Amino acid sequence: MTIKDLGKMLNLSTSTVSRALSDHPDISEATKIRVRKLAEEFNYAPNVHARLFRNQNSGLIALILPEVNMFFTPNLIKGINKTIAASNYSLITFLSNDSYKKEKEIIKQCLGWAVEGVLISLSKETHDLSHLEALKQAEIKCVLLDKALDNEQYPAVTIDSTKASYMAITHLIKKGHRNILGVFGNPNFTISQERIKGYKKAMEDNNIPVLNENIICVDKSTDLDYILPPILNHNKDINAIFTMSDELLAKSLYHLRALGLTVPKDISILSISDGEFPYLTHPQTTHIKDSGSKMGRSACKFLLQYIKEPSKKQEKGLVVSTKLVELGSVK
Amino acid sequence: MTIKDLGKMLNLSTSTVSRALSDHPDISEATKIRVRKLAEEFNYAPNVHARLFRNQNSGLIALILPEVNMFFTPNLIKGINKTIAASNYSLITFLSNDSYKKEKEIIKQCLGWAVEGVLISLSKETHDLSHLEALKQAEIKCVLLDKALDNEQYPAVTIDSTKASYMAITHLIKKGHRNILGVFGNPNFTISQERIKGYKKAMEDNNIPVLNENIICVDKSTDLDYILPPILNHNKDINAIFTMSDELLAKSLYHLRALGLTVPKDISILSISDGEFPYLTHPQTTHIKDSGSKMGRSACKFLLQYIKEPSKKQEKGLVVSTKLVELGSVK
DNA sequence: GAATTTTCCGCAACCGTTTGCGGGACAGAT
DNA sequence: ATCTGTCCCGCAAACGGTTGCGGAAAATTC
Repeated sequence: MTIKDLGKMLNLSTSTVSRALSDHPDISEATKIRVRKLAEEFNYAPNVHARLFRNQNSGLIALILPEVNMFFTPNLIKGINKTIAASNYSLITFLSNDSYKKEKEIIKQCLGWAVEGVLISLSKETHDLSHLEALKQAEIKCVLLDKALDNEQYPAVTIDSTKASYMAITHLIKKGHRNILGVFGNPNFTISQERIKGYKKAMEDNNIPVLNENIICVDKSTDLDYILPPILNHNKDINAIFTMSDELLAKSLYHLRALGLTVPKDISILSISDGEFPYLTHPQTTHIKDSGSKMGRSACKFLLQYIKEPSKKQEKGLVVSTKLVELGSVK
Repeated sequence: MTIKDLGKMLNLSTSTVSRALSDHPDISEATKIRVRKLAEEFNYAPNVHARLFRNQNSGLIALILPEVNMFFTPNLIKGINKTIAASNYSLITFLSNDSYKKEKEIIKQCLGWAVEGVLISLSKETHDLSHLEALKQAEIKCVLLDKALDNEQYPAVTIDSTKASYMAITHLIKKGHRNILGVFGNPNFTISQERIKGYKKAMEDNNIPVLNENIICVDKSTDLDYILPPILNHNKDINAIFTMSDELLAKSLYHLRALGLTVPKDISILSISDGEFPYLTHPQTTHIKDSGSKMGRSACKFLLQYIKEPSKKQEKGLVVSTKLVELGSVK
């Protein structure tokens, strides 16, 4: 059932039918009623792709994720979906599998789909943003999620990592801890660097010397399996651990228990977290809440706004706030 | 960048370019190479809407989820995306937020998008499948995920829940446990009922009386906060716990620790699980692996196959196998 | 060298919808 | 009776990619 079919039955041209259905003032009320009635009767639904093809817009927002783990991603997806659902866009999702090559291909697909906006969390392999150039040329708005990769070109929605870890360490220091082990991700990522910076600054501001051996960086959380136990066995002075993510927290807690250390009696622990996992641990883990769902919502709202009116002031992106949630893992 | 643009640059007609890109035998190798090179250089991506419009299909698969939690869903999404990426479909994702009304609206949206297939995990509120009728009428293939809601109309991809819990309980019994507390979800869901059935059957097959007080059902995992502690305090005979999901496992472990019970010394625990969380616990939790990613892959492959050739034998769906993974939580 | 086949490419129509433009019919003003 | 304006509606082009068909040039056959 197409517009043409309707027109034939009513002895009307396709243009008239089209205009009648979209309530165009050029069409008489009588005609509109006739058309609507027949359309209803035959359950006419416009061909989406014909319309999108003609109008050159898709009503689609693309979400590109490097992976989907059990920590940050679920809430991020939730937040984004919530905002999308309240708009009249739909969400089309891609996984880059942490591959730069795949990411590039996905960008191409986005162009093909004529998406109107892109939310992208960069893959681990991605160190420059040249592959996003194609989006820019097509005037497709693109917002970076979480990982920003110092750049001036694309707005990013992030958390203030430096501040978050500064808050974390400061809290531990206030509670009397001075020998704090910092557990971070791949030191090549901006996100790790910033969190290390916050760690160091908090220590320095409190006149505590920063020991490099108390800062450990791992690429995969499983690396902790052979890194963490020896450190904890060897360095008995450590009385608090700071982990920069839920994943590292989970692994660290595992090893603490394996070593027979009780939280918070023997050792305190504090993490930057999405705010779900800490409630599943015993004792529940004090953390700096870095909400994925909040970031998802913010980023998505930001993008939609950015699409509607691309203003200069928005080109820098925004920073999602974090806060300390005191539970039971710090003595 | 369109086919026309490419043609102009190479002094070729659009038809030749089109055929060259799709490796048509009519086109000489030399021309194909020229075209492909230029297409690569200018980052040409075919306009999906134009192609789909012409071909009268959408290239879209819809994924409808009731929620996205940190356990099952991430891997499910991963598995589905993997299969989708290997096909030439794209994935459009919706969240029903466990609302029947929202689910119904989403179905309508799917019709609007002219999706070619739907993967749906039903919301908690959904007790009949009448809202899927519209899909059937439009000949859009629909596959149920995980929750099946006894029905003959739509194929479902599930795990054999009864068998999984039968395996679990049998393992515990073999290890010498007889007082096994079963922790289940909402008893109105088929999935819970089947798992309870497996529990009971295993007990009966081993001539152990089934005590109703040893079977607890909770709607939300937080309900365990007030249900589990009194039971464990009151009923000291319980020496093993079976939980039917990761979420229930996590909550149960929390309370075990809060009560000062050590796994597996004081009590054993075994769960049906996605296979990630058990490795984050200490000791690592013995579980029946019910892989979300495997189910995602299977379901998606099934759907794509079903779309390609809708045969009779496929109308019943399929059952994903599970297996016992022995770790350290059972004495 | 003529006839036939093969190779390679272009022409043009088509998919369904939207929209600028033009025009016929009709009413009211001059 | 002519002119101006309004109200409705149809014509036709355009969006980008695909494909049946036809045909020129080159290669092959007899």
